[in-house]
Amino acid sequence: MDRLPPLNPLRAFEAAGRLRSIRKAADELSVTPGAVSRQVQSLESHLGTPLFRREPREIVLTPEGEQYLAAITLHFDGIREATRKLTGQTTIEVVRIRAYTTFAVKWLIPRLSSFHADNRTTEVRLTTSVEAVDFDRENVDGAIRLGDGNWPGVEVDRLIANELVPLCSPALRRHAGLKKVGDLAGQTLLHSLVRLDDWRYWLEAAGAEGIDPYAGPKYASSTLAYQAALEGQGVMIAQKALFSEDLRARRLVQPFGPPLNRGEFTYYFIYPRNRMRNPAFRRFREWLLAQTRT
DNA sequence: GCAGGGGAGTTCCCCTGTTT
DNA sequence: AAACAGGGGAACTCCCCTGC
Repeated sequence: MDRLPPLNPLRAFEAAGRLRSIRKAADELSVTPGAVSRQVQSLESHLGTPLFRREPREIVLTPEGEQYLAAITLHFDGIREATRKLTGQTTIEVVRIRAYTTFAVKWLIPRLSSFHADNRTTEVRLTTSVEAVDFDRENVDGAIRLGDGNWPGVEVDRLIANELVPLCSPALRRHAGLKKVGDLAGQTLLHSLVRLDDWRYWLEAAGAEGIDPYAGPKYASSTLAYQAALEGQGVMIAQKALFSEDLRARRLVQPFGPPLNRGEFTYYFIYPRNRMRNPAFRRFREWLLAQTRT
């Protein structure tokens, strides 16, 4: 086939695929969902290939749809860029970064203003997830991940060590008289559901006995456990590097040690090699690595 | 467990603007 | 004038969520 497919349906598909929603695509294109649905169907009919699976109340890209979307998105980006140049608008370069929620909230976002101050034409689009990133299928340039540094097929930069320590509010430490590991008995341990084993790792390393490492409230994210700790509702097990500002401001205190270092849980920045062709991405990476040294 | 509400996508009918 | 493309509105289906 050497002719272009119908471009309006292609545009509708690009929006629906990118937003994973007919309704959101309709909002973006200022048409009704019915119009987008028909446009996508007409493109599928033209191509002779289903691009979406219709699930109850949602659409899911087929593998062919994923590949097609990834390919045409590059060209839509090119059209947007060319239009910006033609109309004299300042070019905004976008760097798409994936991180864990707590890393984003406690470490990355507080520092991002310094990046934007020096890179006014670069926009960092930050998304959060605990799931592994698939650079071939997802529109992500780089991801901050915990691991042992062994990710086949991508470039890897070591960021910061992951040192686990117990943290609580100053008031709780005072009232509960927390001075040594054994004082944790009878205290509420706060957990993140995605890092449920952290208390066990730490209690074993600290030589604590008779304390159930899995007892206590469990939160969907360390960010929520952090809020509970601020409120004095218990003791959290935390990655110290993410909470240095809270420790400095004494919103949280570390009642006792020892810190636990686990080599396989170090923060790394991972990205496909081809992203280094993007100057904005290179600048972000350089800035990120510099931040870890300060 | 069940009924009702509501969200998301699809289908159908009709209208409007453009092309031939 | 007829054919066609594109889109709106309403009705429909499906099914998740919520309250009882």
